[in-house]
Amino acid sequence: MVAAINPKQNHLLDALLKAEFDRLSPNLVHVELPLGKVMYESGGLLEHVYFPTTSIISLLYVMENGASAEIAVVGNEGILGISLFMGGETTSSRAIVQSAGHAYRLEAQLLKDEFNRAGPVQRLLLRYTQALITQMAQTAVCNRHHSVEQQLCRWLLLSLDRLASDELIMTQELIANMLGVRREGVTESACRLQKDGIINYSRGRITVINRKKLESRSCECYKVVKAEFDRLLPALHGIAI
Amino acid sequence: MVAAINPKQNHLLDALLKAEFDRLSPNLVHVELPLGKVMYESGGLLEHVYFPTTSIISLLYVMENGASAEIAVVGNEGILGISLFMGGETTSSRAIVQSAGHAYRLEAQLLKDEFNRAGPVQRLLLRYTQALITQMAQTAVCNRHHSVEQQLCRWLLLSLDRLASDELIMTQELIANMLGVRREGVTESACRLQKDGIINYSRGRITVINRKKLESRSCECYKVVKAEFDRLLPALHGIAI
DNA sequence: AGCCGTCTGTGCGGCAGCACACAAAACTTT
DNA sequence: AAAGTTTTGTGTGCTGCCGCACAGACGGCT
Repeated sequence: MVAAINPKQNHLLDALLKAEFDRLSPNLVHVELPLGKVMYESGGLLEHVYFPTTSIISLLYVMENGASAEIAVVGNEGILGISLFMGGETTSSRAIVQSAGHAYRLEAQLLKDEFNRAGPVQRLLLRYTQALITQMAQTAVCNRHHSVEQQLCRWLLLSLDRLASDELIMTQELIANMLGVRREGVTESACRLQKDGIINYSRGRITVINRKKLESRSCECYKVVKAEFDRLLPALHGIAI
Repeated sequence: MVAAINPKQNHLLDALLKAEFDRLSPNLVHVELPLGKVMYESGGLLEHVYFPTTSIISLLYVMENGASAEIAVVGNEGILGISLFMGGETTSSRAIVQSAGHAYRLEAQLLKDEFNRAGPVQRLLLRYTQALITQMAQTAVCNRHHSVEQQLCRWLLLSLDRLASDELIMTQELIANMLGVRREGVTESACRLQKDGIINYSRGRITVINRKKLESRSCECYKVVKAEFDRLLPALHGIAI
């Protein structure tokens, strides 16, 4: 059993070879992320990257009029701050903590150096980025074609997968913000799901009761994204790529 | 004046340093891409990558029920087949020729080798990928929040930028497929734009008359994407990164 | 010229999601 | 216990887009 707080709870860190992990781990700083904290602001410079362990971070695009939409989520399977090594230096999305929890922070330059070794770490990060791209693309399609209820289901599933839990602390208002829809739309959908015995919720706490049914009410987008993550990043404990 | 057919019409190839370009250019095969040709099928293996010069290729996600939506376009500013070097081997999108024209083909392995040198070519390709990610993310937001007319304007602008032209050969039916909306919706929007003297069209040929106005009818998504491409990939003739 | 297939225009009914308004419930603070 | 705050539930009317159906317009072909 791993300790309650352990960098290896993050799948990317866990996948590193011993040599790489040992090189990085002295520089990993444990941090606690409160709900709603803004990790990156759109256009800002990246000073650190983060490896979430028990937290989830949402990537949002915010528009001129303030409306926004989530384009991806990052949890214990990934890393926050990919634009650092992709060459952008800045990020064009806002990143906010969607579920409070722990993460490990690393200085930007250290990750860049590691990336530029062009070894297993680079390959791993690029594979992760590829999976993230799939998530964004599928989000685009989902936004176009699927109902609020389907999207709510997808969103719950993706979030819970990244928490390894069946409970989420999140008001319907905030979910609506993430999905870029009205709060009332979320309320109605959630209400139906509760009536059908799929979820339970009350004042900012959502529990999934019947995951199978939740998956069947979701659009295909959930399983497409999940399959791509599983394909690109299967459980690789110290195996790297 | 460059010759009518020249690899350097592709901005990425044009940005390469002489050494890199000379290494690749003997292997660049000129190809002509007819409208509608399927370059990659979702899930297929990538045997070649393509550098468009006068063609445009759409990246589409296709759903189980056949509905689809474009998530990005690739033209003379980019390369088709990024998942090759990102580590996926396969692509999860369908790529089809949206505007007939020329391109240069390169064998997958050769590009991978070049990428793995971890030099300027790698940095250039990653920067391009970062720009493409922005395009996808912005498409997701656009799909959520903007009207068909705004999206049509955005789409026209992005396409024309990649052709360096003011004319597009494309029926409204096909545009509707790209945007993932009804053909009638495109017709109505196009009709309004024509009435307002912004575009002219007839039977699969669209000409932009007043680009300024077109930009003002578009949502902000166009200029966000354009700005990010300009930032990440300014005109770099033989400068690389 | 006349025919035919493709492309564009338009009308109609329906519905999902929007904006706004307000009520009810649950938890917090005093 | 009472008052206040946050969260959730519900109603009303409106708009944009959908699906479907069909008519007109244009261009290529014999």
